[in-house]
Amino acid sequence: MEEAETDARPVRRKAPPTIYDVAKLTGFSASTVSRALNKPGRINAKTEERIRDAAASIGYQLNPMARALPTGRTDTMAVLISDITNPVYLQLLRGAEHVATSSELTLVFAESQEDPALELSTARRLLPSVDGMLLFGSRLTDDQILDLAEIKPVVLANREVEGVPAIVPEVTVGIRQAVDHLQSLGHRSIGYVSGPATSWMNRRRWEVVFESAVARGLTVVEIPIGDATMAGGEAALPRVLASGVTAVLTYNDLVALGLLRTARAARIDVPGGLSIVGFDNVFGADLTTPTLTSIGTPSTEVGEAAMRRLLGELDREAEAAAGLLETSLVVRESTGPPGAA
Amino acid sequence: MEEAETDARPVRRKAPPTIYDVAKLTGFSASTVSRALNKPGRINAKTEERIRDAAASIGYQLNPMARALPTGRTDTMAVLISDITNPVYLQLLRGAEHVATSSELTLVFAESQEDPALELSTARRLLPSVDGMLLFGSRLTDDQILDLAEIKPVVLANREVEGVPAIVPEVTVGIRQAVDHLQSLGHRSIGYVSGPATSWMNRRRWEVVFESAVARGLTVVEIPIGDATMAGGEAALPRVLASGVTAVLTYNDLVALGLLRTARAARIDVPGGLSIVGFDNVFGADLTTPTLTSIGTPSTEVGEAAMRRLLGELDREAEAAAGLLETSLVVRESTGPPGAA
DNA sequence: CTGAAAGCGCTTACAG
DNA sequence: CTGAAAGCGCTTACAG
Repeated sequence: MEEAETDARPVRRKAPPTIYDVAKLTGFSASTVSRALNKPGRINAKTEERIRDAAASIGYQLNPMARALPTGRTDTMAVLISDITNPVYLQLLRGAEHVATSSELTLVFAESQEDPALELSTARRLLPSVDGMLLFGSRLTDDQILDLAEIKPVVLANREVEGVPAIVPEVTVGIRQAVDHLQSLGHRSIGYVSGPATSWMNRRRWEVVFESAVARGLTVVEIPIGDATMAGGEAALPRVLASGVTAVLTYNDLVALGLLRTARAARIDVPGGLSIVGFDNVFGADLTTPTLTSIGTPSTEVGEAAMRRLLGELDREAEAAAGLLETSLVVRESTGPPGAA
Repeated sequence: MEEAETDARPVRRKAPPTIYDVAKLTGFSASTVSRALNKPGRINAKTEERIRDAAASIGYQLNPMARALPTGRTDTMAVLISDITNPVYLQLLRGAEHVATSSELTLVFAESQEDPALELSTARRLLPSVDGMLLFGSRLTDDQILDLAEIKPVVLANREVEGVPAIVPEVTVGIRQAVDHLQSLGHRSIGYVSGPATSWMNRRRWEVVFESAVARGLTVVEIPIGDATMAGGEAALPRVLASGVTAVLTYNDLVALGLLRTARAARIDVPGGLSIVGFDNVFGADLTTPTLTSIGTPSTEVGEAAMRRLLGELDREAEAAAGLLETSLVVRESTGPPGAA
């Protein structure tokens, strides 16, 4: 590791200029400076221009925290995600970040590492300094979320709580397509390798898998695993094999990728010996051999929609969300007829 | 997309309690409440306890912005990354986030989408409300960075500027290993598929590749591409082939992965017809066929070290950084003897 | 159109 | 150990 030298001379950081500095410089009052800078057109145009120029000349920069105190408006949003390791949350973050940036909003970000207690304390700590909060894949209880939503506007993604705005991609279509796909390939018995018990989205996906399978007369079992990671997927193989199913859907692509990898290492043919359907269609799904069939989720769009919704709650540019957020099956090579090995 | 109903009753958000509320409740002054809550042990133990209890009972929560005004201390750090799409920056972010969270620090996050102008304006906007700033893969000029560093402490990652603290993984060892590896396989002519011209890290990597190759008597060429993405890597194939090299190192794994994919699609044997060495060893590198040989970079550790360094600059728990941050070659299947197809 | 004044929620010398 | 007071950098009725 190289480290550039730190400054020899201790950096003299002069206090940044305030509106009083530009007031002094221009001869106007602080009130007028404030208006010139923030209420364009409400004061004499000449005055405004002179003040703006002066402000620019001394590098005046508004102090957002000082403004927030009297107004209560921070122009800052918080986003909390439960697991930064999961590419899906990264996509959500990315979507949220894009609309925040384009709205000149500051974005405060934290991860709770799947720990509900940490999530709650972080949310409480952050709430006073933001206008609103996005909870992505929250592991909190419904009541805890409702409590937070009493303090400041909260919008959920990939989670539903009665009474709190939420953006959740519709999972039904994609899952039905996947189940139809498997059935048409000849599978009669399928499994769902499930994710964290605390994950609302996991429950939701399992419910729909269950209903879809039952509605089509297929046998279906849930195969719970530890972590929704590649390692979790790898660890699931014995149970998947023992279950006797010929195809599985998984909670997410990480699990599917892990499963795919160990299956191949164990010389089990995919899809001949086992068909695998992932979920979310993340980066890497089309890199494997065989490539991974996956139910695609518009995660970036969900993140964007969530941030827009939050802005709407705050009566800012309520720019309507981008229509339906649907999942849909992306068929690749990891699914095929059973016993085709 | 489903959206949970918004509250029927318009949520009455009561103003959050202040220290004056707990002062009133306990009969002590606001000054004493402030001390009880923030300077443990400096006032009567009984008093302190009573005040803490009262504060907890009404759900008092410190307003960080109100505190920041008189103290100038925000307990908030900003991290700016140039491209959220690049997994490496995500790793850096993740490392920084982890130490921030464990230090009870708030983390403000923004992406500049490879746009220097946006990076500069975002940095300026954020600086007043944070204690310090991390610039990851900054695309600013040295002078711009120096200007920012005059305002608040700045720490760089994957970029060096004289006079500004920086955390940069040592790239030499990994690159030398890679060049040795290629030479020992029999390659005599290698290429470097380079990344963004604005990227300091790209220049640095090229320099070391160049020196290493020359020192070993190998022929070496730089092959510049547009974007450092998979698509960029795909687009680079014709130029790589035209250059006549038998092996390439790439600026990063995304480029390598793109190149690998099109090469195979074009029925070029990897490594027989072309050996490929990626950089950073990101998620997905061991998922491909063939798996990708890559120079591993400890990105999460770099992010952590950068945040620790920033804390050090601010005289907070200067917990020494975790020793040397080295790169090292991870040999997989995408490299082999030339002409072995 | 412009200014003086009060107040946002804290902290911290300064007294007592 | 505790309190009264001033001040952090803004905004915004209220006057003029």
